[in-house]
Amino acid sequence: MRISDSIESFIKNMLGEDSDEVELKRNELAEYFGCAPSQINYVLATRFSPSQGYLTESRRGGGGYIRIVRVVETGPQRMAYLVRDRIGDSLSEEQAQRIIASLRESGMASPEEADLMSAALSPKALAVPLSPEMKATLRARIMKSMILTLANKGNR
Amino acid sequence: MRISDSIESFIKNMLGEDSDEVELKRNELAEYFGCAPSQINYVLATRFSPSQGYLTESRRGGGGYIRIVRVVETGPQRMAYLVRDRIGDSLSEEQAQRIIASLRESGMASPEEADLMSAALSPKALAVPLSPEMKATLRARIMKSMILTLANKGNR
DNA sequence: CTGTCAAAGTCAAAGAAAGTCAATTGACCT
DNA sequence: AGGTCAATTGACTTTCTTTGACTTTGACAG
Repeated sequence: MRISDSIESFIKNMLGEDSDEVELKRNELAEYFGCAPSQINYVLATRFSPSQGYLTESRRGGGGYIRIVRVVETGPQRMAYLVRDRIGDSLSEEQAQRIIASLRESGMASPEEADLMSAALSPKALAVPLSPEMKATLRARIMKSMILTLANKGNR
Repeated sequence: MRISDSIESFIKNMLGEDSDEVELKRNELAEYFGCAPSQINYVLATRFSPSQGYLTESRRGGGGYIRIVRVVETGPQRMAYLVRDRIGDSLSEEQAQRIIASLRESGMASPEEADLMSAALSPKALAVPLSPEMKATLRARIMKSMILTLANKGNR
């Protein structure tokens, strides 16, 4: 068992039931697990990043601490934002890929779903005689349609 | 007896009855069989591919592992190829929906994935000024691109 | 205000797996 | 014997983890 994993579940356990917040001492935790203190930072960076739905706040010096907050993560709102503000009615290839990547990172799309979206918008898929502008329009439409579907995931 | 065969049956044995999942250490297994670690990859590639009904997932680095999952039923990849032949370079709305339904039923696409595909090919998404023939072409392209992605699921 | 000490942060190097690929080897079939 | 395709190997790559030296920040005593 990887130490990082143990630390991860330890923390998630603390978060588990009642509270969406934990406060801990980096050095104590490190000693408890018999690892280097900086390993705690590693765990925070790789398992409690914002894109995974956590925020962390800390303080150095005497009486320092690390606080981890689980953010309730409201996917639909973010999707609405994407559709309304970020996409508009025209979308470049690069923009599309960036949006897909961020959906994946935030967990709103699984890797498989992200790949599918990527496939649907690939230059290969859209190799039809249309002006670049029309292609951008088409991309935007397909993307919106897919994102709206993602947003409805689960309530069918 | 070929070593690859021994490894294959060893793994299939582990999968045997109860569980549809094994986790193993590449190096350990290689040492146990006295072969090069990369031979394990060979066995996975040739005997545990998605088209044979297995998915594999792995992690490198300290505490790394390889997990093999037997996917119930479905001669999946084969179907992907069939479908690919069936598509050609033109696809109607109805054909598209039928194909998506069959992908879902055979388990090659999850419900979520099927919905995404549906969304990408919906009339709404494709509401651009194109002749019906060109739209059918576009549908075929998008569909193929997505199916190829599905087919590669897991072996990347 | 200043120095000191107790935290936490950063970063890069070392370590531990797994992945890739191309070159060899081997088995079987004309 | 030669050809072909599967199997085997090993050098090299990539990814993830762990550690430790050094830095920065904050609290508090004097």
